[in-house]
Amino acid sequence: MADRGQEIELSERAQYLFKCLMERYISDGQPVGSRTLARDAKLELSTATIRNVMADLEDCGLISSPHTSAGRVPTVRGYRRFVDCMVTFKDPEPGELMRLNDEVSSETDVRQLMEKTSSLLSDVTKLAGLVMMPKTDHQALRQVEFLPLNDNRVLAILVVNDREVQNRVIHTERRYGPSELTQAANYLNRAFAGKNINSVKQDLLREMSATRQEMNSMMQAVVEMTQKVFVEKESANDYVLAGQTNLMDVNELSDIEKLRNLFEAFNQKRDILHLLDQALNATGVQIFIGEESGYDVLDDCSVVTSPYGDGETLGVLAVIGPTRMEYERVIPIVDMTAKMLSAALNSR
Amino acid sequence: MADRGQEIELSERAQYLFKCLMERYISDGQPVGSRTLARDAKLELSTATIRNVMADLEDCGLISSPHTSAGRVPTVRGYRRFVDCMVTFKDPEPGELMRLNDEVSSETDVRQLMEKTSSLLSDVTKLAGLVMMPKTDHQALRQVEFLPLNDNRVLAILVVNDREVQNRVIHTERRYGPSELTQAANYLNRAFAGKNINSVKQDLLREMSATRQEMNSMMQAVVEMTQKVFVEKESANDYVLAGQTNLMDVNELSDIEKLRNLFEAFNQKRDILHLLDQALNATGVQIFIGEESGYDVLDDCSVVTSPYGDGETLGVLAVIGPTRMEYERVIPIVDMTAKMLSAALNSR
DNA sequence: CTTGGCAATCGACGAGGGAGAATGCTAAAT
DNA sequence: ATTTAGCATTCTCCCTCGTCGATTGCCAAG
Repeated sequence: MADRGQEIELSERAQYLFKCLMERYISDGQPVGSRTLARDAKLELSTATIRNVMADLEDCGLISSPHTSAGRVPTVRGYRRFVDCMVTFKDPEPGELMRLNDEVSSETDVRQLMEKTSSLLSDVTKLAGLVMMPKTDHQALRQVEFLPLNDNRVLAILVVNDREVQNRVIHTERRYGPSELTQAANYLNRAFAGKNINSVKQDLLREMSATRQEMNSMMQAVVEMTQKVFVEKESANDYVLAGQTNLMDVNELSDIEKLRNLFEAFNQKRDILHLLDQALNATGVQIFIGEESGYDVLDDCSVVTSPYGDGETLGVLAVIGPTRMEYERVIPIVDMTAKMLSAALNSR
Repeated sequence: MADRGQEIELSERAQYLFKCLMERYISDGQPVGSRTLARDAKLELSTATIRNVMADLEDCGLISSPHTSAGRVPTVRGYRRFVDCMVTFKDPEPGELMRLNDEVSSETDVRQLMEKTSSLLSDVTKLAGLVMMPKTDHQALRQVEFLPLNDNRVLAILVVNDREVQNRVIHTERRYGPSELTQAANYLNRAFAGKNINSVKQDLLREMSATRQEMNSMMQAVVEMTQKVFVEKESANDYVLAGQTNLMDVNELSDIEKLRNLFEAFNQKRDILHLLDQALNATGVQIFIGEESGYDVLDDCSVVTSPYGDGETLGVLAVIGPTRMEYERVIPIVDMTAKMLSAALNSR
């Protein structure tokens, strides 16, 4: 019964009216009644006819009415149908994206690049922007350096992918002298420079178990440190968020409790990351509407995602806003931003 | 007329009743009437007497009534008087601060230390926690390294203060070879290791102007890079915020517009940083109540700040919450957290 | 100084009553 | 067979009104 919608064929006219209703509702936020729709559609039809069509649409599960005399509102299924096959995309203002392009492409630091992208994404859409940090599956180790600190601590510096620097203080089991550390670094640089950071780790592990007994202190240091340094990088699952405050203007989210939960989800990051992961393997823009995401906090939200990366996927960026968002404008923006970010990452 | 409050002497009893009223209001959030206050104070006084006293307190500008029949509410001046000389501090639960201490003191990375402190601060107070990044006025340069990248770009790595690493990609005017860069690094390390980063900069500038003509390419590289690297560090004014969402439960801030402005101020950082700067030179806990801060967004908020740092002040941490907060609990917590953070920074 | 008494004031709450908007249905028109 | 007009119905929104309870200021008595 609830699935009856699948069986009914909708006439051209019904579909057109549905599209009008969607557009009207998205721009107004008010339930659309037959009178309004009749005026909008410019079809010279009476409100009564419109009412009949609207009843059909309701039977299909595309729209529903909040109460007896309140016009119609899209259902999740309605939104889905709309974005899947009825949206006429609006090309973004050339100006706003050029500005975006300029700012983004000139940035060299990865983190800052992500932050700028996220913030511009939210500026242009007036929604919350989200950019996942790029996956760094195959980091090529370029150089390692160890500096002794006081007590049993060593500062390890890794240069990865020719331009990113990671550093970390390592607590060692015993004190190492400067020459030991230099040796260790030299060994690592000779043996592994240019190799994937994960394969370095595996090689080291293999070597360690093979020659466990004969390992000298230098090797111990190397293993110990690389272990610790590399472990951390595994969980570099993170994202940069911008423009949360834009969501506070959305009256669908005027319920402070909902807002609070949403913001907490942003802080927790866990659920949002899971969702973004799902979009990682998509080919282009993907959209999660309302409950489709599967997370309660996002019930009144839609998430428009796109993977980025040139050739291979490096991460996902997204926009989060109310279910009632201007898909026709947002989708192309997300799409283009992903392309621009890919290009910027590639040409750095 | 408005300042009449300064002239009137308050009786012991009036002060006691004022304190009762403050405590009641802080725990309830409701205007306190004469009946309630009479019951709370346990003084065997009639409500009429209480009313007379309350009228005096109102004359002093310590309390006011929102409307004719609504009990009394503290004014900003009332809060000020209360926190300045009437609060009886509550020692924090030993348990919650020990946990805090453990977690904080084990952290080595500065940024993560700040984040943990901020987040624990907000957890314990149930308000928003704020920790300014420590000033790094006199960074001692420990080691410099340059790595050539493609095009005219060089990756500069600086180790400062024996444990912090900064890195930056530098666009140079011409291409430098690896050996040139090594020479430049060696020179810098020999000449300046251990020195204050600012004096290094000045020395370099002096040297540059003195021997402008004879500078070889290596020196040019050194000057160019250090210039660029050091410039950025000047503006390292930043803070770590946690627990914003706690503020969404505060019903004084249930107005979504106020909340939005507050959150935007957090993002902008400018105003908040200015405010924190003011607390930088205070000797201990300092409190800004309501409009005292001078920033409109904070009109309904109080900010409890304390500088931290062992010996010399390194930064400020703070808690932001509604004017009606549990000062007796929050103030000691801020105080102790600052001390713990100082200790943690010192013993790293 | 304190207290009891009293009229006055004000917000919160709920009932009641249009106004307005939309709906579904039915019967007539095309 | 489709479209339309008409109509009773339903429901929200908003305004008003009256009551209730809490509190105040003041005055006169203790």
